[in-house]
Amino acid sequence: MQNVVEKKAAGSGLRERKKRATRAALTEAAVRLAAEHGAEHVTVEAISEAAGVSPRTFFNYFDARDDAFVMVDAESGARVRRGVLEAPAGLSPLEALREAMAAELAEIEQRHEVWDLHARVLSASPHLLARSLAAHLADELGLAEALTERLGGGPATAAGPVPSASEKERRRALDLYPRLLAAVGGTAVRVAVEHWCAQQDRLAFTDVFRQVFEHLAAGLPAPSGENRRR
Amino acid sequence: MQNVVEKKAAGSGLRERKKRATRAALTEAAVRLAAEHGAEHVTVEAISEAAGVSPRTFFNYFDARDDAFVMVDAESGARVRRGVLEAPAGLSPLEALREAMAAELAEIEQRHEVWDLHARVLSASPHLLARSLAAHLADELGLAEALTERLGGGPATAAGPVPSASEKERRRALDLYPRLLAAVGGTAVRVAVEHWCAQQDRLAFTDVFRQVFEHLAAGLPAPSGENRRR
DNA sequence: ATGCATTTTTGCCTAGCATGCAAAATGTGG
DNA sequence: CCACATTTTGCATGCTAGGCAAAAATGCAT
Repeated sequence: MQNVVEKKAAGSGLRERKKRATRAALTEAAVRLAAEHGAEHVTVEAISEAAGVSPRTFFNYFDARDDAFVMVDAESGARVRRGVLEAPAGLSPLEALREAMAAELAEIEQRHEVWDLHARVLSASPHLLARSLAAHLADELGLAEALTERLGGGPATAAGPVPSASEKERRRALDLYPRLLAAVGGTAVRVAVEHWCAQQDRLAFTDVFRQVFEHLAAGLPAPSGENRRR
Repeated sequence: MQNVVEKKAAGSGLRERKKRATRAALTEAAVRLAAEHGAEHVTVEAISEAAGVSPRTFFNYFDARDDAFVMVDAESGARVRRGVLEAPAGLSPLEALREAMAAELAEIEQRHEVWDLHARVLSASPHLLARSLAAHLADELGLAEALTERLGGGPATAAGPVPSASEKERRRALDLYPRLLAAVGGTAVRVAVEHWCAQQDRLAFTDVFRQVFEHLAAGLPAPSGENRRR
């Protein structure tokens, strides 16, 4: 226990704050150590020690060691989902998705350093990148449901009652289109981020992001001249 | 290093054959046991015993226990890549990709049982599904390169010599478009397979596949009436 | 403040994963 | 049959993961 100093701040219970602090300390220690020595050579013991807790405690916060490197923001998915539902009714599904994701990623360029560190750690070991993908995969289904709701509620009835029977059917077997849209959207963001990171700060993320979604909206035609940038 | 002749002509040697047999026995035992008891409860020891080798030998064939469940076809990526390059010159990049992938997946409905078993094992534990995704992710880059080559060679010169300088640049930083196309294509296939598996044999895979790529080519517009199927 | 209930941390223990190393077993070629 | 190369195997080691119960920390009511 290193941080016994700061205790008096208001807000919620001390327990909650301590828990969040411990979790943050663990992730930060994990990422920092991984950036220095390579993720593969960072043991749970080292992370725990750097965070000032016992190795056993680590597993009270993460199901697996790798999660400490990957788990960045658990509520990101929920925010994007809300963004899709709250997007202006005039937008097409793809546009709504674009806007929701753009809003979520707006802070990327601000918290640029953290993301860069994370990106370097992840890309250094494909193993972790896969795990990161898996995390996003979990959100994908929820996103597809949100898109389904946006389509079902439709532009006609803003807050109309949804048929109760078809609701359950929707959960059981989502439509192909929203599933595809959610999956492709997530993939597009991934490619945009990777491409942006690869070109070390030589172009703004916003531009890459916009370009990717233009490609999608155009039906992925062969780029001729104008759209042709690396 | 006494190379009398080419000794790696085929599986002629007894050694090679035995190795392939052992690997096949391991994967089969792994999948079979996983389908029965759940992948999480299948130990390396159990797999090895079922395959008739020592536990230590298992790790001579796989880097990790989970690989035994996932490693299905290592040359699939290479085939798709070739398919993209050999596709008729008249096709658009997206169409070329669609054809290459369709050719690769043609055998899916034939080897239907094997795929179903694998699919059930994978979907039962998201952990493995992620690993499977990672495997496909590795192919994605190669696929992007193939698409780049198809674009670069272009419809003008069928087999023209590639500039040596730009070749290396291409490897270093691929264009955004082929990267996006490769990633989105892979994702589309994944969604198609998942959707097909979810609707237990109620529709032909070919139809789902075609529909998904129609969505992509149309720029993912909101489906109205005609395209609206689950 | 004190005592009690709840939650969190911690140490201990077990099972399993993964790898290096060297000896034994097995296939290969002369 | 004899060297040679490759593969398998046992052994030893370190790390991951989680169950369990004791101990510490915290919240709450009195």
